[in-house]
Amino acid sequence: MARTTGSDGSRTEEAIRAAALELIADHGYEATTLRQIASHVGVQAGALYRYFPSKAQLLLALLVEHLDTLLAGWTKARPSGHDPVERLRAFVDFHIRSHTLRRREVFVANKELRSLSPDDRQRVVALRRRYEDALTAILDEGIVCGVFRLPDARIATFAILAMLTGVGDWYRDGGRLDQEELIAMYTRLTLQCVGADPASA
Amino acid sequence: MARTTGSDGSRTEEAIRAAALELIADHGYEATTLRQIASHVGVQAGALYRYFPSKAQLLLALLVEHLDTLLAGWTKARPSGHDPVERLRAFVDFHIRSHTLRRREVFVANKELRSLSPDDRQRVVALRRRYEDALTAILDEGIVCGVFRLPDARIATFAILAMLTGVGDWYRDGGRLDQEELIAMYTRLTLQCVGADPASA
Amino acid sequence: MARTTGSDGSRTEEAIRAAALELIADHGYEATTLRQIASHVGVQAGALYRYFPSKAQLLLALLVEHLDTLLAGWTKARPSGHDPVERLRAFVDFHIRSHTLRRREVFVANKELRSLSPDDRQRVVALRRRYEDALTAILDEGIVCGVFRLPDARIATFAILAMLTGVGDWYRDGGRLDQEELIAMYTRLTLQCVGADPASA
Amino acid sequence: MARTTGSDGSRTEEAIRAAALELIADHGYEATTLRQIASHVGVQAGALYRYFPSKAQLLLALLVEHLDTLLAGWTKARPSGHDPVERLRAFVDFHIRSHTLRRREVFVANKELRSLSPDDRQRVVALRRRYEDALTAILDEGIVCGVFRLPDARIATFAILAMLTGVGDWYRDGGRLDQEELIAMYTRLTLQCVGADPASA
DNA sequence: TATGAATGAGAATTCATTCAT
DNA sequence: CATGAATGAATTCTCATTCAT
Repeated sequence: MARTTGSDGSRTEEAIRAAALELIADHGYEATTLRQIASHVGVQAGALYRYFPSKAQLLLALLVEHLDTLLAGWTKARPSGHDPVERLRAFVDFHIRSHTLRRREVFVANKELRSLSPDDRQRVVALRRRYEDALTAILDEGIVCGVFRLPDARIATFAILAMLTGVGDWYRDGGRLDQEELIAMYTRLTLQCVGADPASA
Repeated sequence: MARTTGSDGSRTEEAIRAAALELIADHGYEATTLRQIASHVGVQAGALYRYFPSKAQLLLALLVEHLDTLLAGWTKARPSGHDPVERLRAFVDFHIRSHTLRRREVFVANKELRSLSPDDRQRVVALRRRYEDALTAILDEGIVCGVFRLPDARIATFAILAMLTGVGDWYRDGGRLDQEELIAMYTRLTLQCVGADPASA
Repeated sequence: MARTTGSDGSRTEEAIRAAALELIADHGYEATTLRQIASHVGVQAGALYRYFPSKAQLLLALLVEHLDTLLAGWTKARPSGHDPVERLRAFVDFHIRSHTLRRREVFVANKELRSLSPDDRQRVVALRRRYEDALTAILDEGIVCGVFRLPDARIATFAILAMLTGVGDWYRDGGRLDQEELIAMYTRLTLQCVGADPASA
Repeated sequence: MARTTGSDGSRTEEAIRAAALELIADHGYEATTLRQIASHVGVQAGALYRYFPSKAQLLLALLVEHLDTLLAGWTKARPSGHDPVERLRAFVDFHIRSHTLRRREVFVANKELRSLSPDDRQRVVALRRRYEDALTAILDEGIVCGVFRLPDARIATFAILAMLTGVGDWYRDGGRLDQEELIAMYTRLTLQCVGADPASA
């Protein structure tokens, strides 16, 4: 059969990414087969090779796209002002919002790093590191200004990111809390955690 | 050859557990083969079946043993007093200590849940839930006593456990911080997070 | 290499059936490996799975095809008249002819029923039963007309089918008897067995 | 654990034969494992090697014992007189009786010949041949005396043995017919088949 | 652009068999 | 006489990947 009228490459590529993301998030990279992905898309497995040179490169593409989007998103969303509390609030808001909106991407990015080759892992870790650095910068500034009471900005970065990212493990849309309440709670926990003036928390 | 002189069953079983844990922690359950495990132990792959009926049951055994140990450990380590701050300090201390001591178990328990069958997953989740409950109880009491300022003990439980457990992702023995410093820092972060009186943190 | 030039799916499937039939007839289903079958066909073992979802389904396909062919063959070959002797002669002729022509299929169908799953066995037994019924009907009619002297048509069906089918255990083309002599002998034995008038036998 | 008091070698050997017979009859030789047999007996698989040097030799032992018993039985049961009809009646009686009494042995002997090595198969076939010869001798005599009307005693032997042995495929104790009725029917079918005087049938 | 046929390597698992104890 | 530990080879089946069409 010839291709379906109207089908076209970039649409197919997007469909492959979406199917791969969903399946890998649900079953893990190793447990997901190219045939499953292809079947979700409605093509044969061999067709995937038009778009990605290997299964590993497909995973890499997913992770890189996710982190690029995340970084670009924060670049756009971050406040222009210098107030550390304000910036931290904005970070929490942005992080929770993206991490609930794009749960699957986050999940995959967090669990499948080890399925990458060392080089690819390096590349993804470097991107993630830039995102972490954004938070570290805020905390550093807060410490310098005396509004945050923290012994070590880097470790606090890890602690806060772990806390915030953990939301993805249990939060579900339509559950007990809506997203705004969720953000309010985690904002408060985060501000308390960094030792910000209770009034601001 | 039938049997290496001096080999013995329970020693072999322990060796299998240890090898499996290490390999699964490093490469993931799906990416770890029984041949690799057997080769680490120094036996043929078929020999594993004398000890575990399937690869999945081996994983389950690892997770159950880990959580049993964790629960038993906390039962022994938890303070008899009622002071919530004291109890929370003890919990952080215990958690960080077990999670750095038994990094591999924790790692596997956190990443490989989805490789279990639904029934087995249920069983493991139920055990993990009991551990979470221990922390929730402490937070609840602190809220009631007015020493913790938290809007929701359950969510704070998730947040704090995520924060504490995250240590395993970056902490390595022999790094910049020794274990005592690590515990001190996370204790402080945790106490600030729950809004305990700064003096106690 | 992806594909041998000129190979084609339906030809491969037919080759798989043929190879499977020959090997299973010779060594039994359990003793026949997919590798052997594949090697007869000239492909790798994995290629069989493009055509049959499992070894068991391959066996089932063989048995069902055989019985379908047998039933269709008898439907076509059976005489339109009502004379029981004539019909019985035709049945013997048809049965011996198919059972020497398709010895392997018969052999497999008779010995490998227990290798099927209960459901599949049911299905095959039901088909076989329809073939048995054809003979029972003839015997019944002969009894009613008074041309056959038999105490029980069903048991005589089993007896005659066993007798006729047993041919496959020893008859070989090119042996002492040619097929026409063989048919003549078994026709006579059968007619005597049912107690038909000696003149007709 | 030491052996159970009172256990002893020959009892164990007999138990192994019985278990093997039952399991092989039910699932086939290839599909039956030594572990299953051992487990039925209540020993470990290795223990079987005290009694049989290999799985194949165990099967051989079963078949040889069965055929020896069958031959010895017929030697004892066969009538001393010369009347072919009388002798044929006795043969049918003996055959049906042994084949319903020892269904499993018969079943295994009929289906598992090909699992033997060529040499072992030869041996078993030679024994079976002696049994067939007993029937051929009766038929030959009947033909010579003019009481049987058969074109070929050897082929009639195969036909009758197939017919009689087929009983094992469907007859079950406690079914519609008791054994005496069964024997009466098959005696009549057999006598009719060989063309004996209707009065005797 | 995509299919369909096939590969080849490797997965989990099974099993007859061996042998020190 | 029997066990329990282990082997090693084989089995069914899966899967990423290739490539002629």
